[in-house]
Amino acid sequence: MSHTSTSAPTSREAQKARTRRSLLDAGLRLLEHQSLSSLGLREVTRVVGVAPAAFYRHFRDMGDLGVALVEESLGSLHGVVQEILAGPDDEAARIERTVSTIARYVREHPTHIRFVVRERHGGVPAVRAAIGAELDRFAEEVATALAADEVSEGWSERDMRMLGELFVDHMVMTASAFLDAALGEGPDEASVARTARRRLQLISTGRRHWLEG
Amino acid sequence: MSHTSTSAPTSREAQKARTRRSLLDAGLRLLEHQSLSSLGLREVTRVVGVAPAAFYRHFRDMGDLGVALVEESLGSLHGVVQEILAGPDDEAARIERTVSTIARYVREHPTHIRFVVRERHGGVPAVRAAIGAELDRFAEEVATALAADEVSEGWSERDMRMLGELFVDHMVMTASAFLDAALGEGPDEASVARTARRRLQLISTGRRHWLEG
DNA sequence: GGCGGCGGAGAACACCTGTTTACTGAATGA
DNA sequence: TCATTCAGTAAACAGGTGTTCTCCGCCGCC
Repeated sequence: MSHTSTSAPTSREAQKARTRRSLLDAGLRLLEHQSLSSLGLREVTRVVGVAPAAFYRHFRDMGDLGVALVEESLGSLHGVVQEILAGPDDEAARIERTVSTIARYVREHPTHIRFVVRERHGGVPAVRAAIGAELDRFAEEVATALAADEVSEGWSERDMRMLGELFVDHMVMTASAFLDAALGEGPDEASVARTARRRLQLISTGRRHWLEG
Repeated sequence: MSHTSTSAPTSREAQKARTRRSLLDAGLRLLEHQSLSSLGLREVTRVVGVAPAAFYRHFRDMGDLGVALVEESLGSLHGVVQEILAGPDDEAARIERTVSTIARYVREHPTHIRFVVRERHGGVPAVRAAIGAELDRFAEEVATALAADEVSEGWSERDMRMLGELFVDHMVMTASAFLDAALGEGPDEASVARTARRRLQLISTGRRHWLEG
């Protein structure tokens, strides 16, 4: 075995990685229409075209696969958050950037988002914890990023944290609304975007006048 | 059979109602630690101490039972919403009333709230739809109630609707946070209450200065 | 070039699932 | 009083489930 973790993947571990990928993809696909706790191990392996026992070569159980999905769903999102918060802190521009970025991300990764929204309060504790931890990290990132704004002068650390959480929760709700729009449930995408923008405007306005009482 | 629906319950239909109640209670109890889509019909009947086939005398399937749980979970909540919004529209008082009422309601009906939060984005379409429809009704009730405030003058109907949804979403998030606090996960109840109050203050502030741009 | 490691196959395990069937027996209304 | 209605029973049905076992065959190292 090549015991160096950074070496070029041999054909063997490349193959292993490929089936692992297939299991994750199949799981994600099946999770589009059901929740993790009702997803069966055999169900996944059947789609991949692999023996049930092979599953254990990659994951301890379905919860383990779920946690892996959380990491790949939210890991790539840190960059997105930075992308939103960076650049000019002009209020209108940032709001526009926020909403359009979320819309694009949901369009590009609908299954991942659906999974996160569904399992955030779902029935698998390990997955719930993983999502919660990741969202907490986001909240803190947002809080420190927004603390750099002029309007954040005089804010307590605790209030900044509150603002970060509010922002993240709003992102998740907006993403969920975009998903529903894509499925034809609820208002259409343009309407969701409009509402999301106004919400952010309301929060921004509150932020500007926060210290006045 | 007494064909008048409002007559006093005969012993037969009283017994039927009692069994139905037991099924709902057992389901709710089991749903504390799992999601609806993974809850089995036999699982429920076993807890109640009744034959599996008896289930069909009361519900078509588990989704049907879920919808019934939604109605009893959120039906009684309309009064609560009115209780919050009625009374003096003094900002601080209303915020305090909002948070403490949510805290009390979660303390009194933790299982119902947990169920709603979990299944709001869960894997059973019928239940999702039922919850969504009920929350929409809340949003509209809140919107019309808040429209009576002085600060709502000059607001468009659409923005009032946006505010109502924001309020309802905040209620659900706060309730969920209180639940986690009760289970020892995340911050404690006092901290959750504090954060919730500040969030409402931020929104209130934004509301007051809305028309200024 | 042979050999150990290991991803995957295949079968068997014991158990659980939703649904249908024919039935029982108590409450009911005439 | 007597026939009827119907909530609940018991059993059987044809699946499906997670997990474990032994085995195979290929890749990668010495």
